[in-house]
Amino acid sequence: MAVPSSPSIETFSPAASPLFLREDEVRRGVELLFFGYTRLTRSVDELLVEHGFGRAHHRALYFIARQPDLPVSALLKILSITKQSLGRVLNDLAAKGLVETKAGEVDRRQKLLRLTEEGAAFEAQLFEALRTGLSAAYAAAGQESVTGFWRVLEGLIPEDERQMVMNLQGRGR
Amino acid sequence: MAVPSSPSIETFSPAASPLFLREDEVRRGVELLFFGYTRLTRSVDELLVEHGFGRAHHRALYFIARQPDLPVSALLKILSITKQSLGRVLNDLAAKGLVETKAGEVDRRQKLLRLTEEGAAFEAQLFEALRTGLSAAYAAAGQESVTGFWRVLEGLIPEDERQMVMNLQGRGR
DNA sequence: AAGATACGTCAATATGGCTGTCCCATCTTC
DNA sequence: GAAGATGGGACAGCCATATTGACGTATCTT
Repeated sequence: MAVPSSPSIETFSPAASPLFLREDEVRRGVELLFFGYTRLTRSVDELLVEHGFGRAHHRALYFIARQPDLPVSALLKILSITKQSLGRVLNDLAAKGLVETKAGEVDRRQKLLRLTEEGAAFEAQLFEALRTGLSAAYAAAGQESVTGFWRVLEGLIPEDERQMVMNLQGRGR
Repeated sequence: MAVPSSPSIETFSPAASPLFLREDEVRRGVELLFFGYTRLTRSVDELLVEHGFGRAHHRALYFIARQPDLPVSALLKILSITKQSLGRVLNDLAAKGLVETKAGEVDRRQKLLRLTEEGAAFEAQLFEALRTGLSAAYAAAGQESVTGFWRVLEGLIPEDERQMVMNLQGRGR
């Protein structure tokens, strides 16, 4: 299917058309992303199932841990899901005592989300699984590779959303 | 929650404990993976919805395109889902004339999967969306970064599965 | 006072996983 | 050639997670 891989194609100077890279390089990235991402999250999934939760619960826990006192609307933007979907998840987490809310002080319509002590402990446990996997990959690849890893992934995020992601990481740019 | 970010922690020589990296670096990777992966697949998702398919259909199409005459069992291993789940997807694809099967020649119990012409055309269209996104990110990051990107992702895949992924890419090693 | 906003909730629907069970055709082994 | 293992398919039912649309309430803004 299109662009057969040829050992000599590189002599066509890849830099000439950087936006139309060899199919193989793109497929490689797609596949590594797919397998890498799913394998990283596998250990987390197992922990979640043991506690009767799913991935959606983890995502909520994760970002609430990351930004305590996050209003619901902000979490909705981060997750790009509907109010209804998030509602169910938050109700589950609140029912198990992992998340609590308080009214916003400046705007009392807002509910600010934060983890309870149990919630924080659970999130930390889940995070440990992520750390174990990613740390090993980072260490095996080396710091330079990690930088490249970040750079490419940043490039996958559309301009208008990149700022939001960077803000999470305390990198106002 | 563990390991507060301190500006001076780097003076503890990060190479000393490469398996226990700073929390921030791990969280950064997790977040970039999450947002990068979902944003890359967004454009594909839209195309799929227009045609009445979901992500599961794309995954099947993708790997069948990648390895024509793939037996069902091989696809099951790649996708790590159950026979029943895959069965539904393959029936959908066959019903719409995108996938066809033939009996294996060495083992006639096998059904070898391949795309029809329409299937190949559709897969190519979906792939273009991936290429557009990834190529731009590759180009913006530069070849060195791309290598690092690959290296880290490879490290996320457990030893015993890495070979399978490499085989997809015609890299018997 | 009117309207917009933040949040919640009810109801219905779709997707894509899962388990368990049973079946058939074919290959392998003895 | 019979017994068992394997590749594939199918039925039934369940669960998690997402969707849309409609509506309600409290609070903020104008």
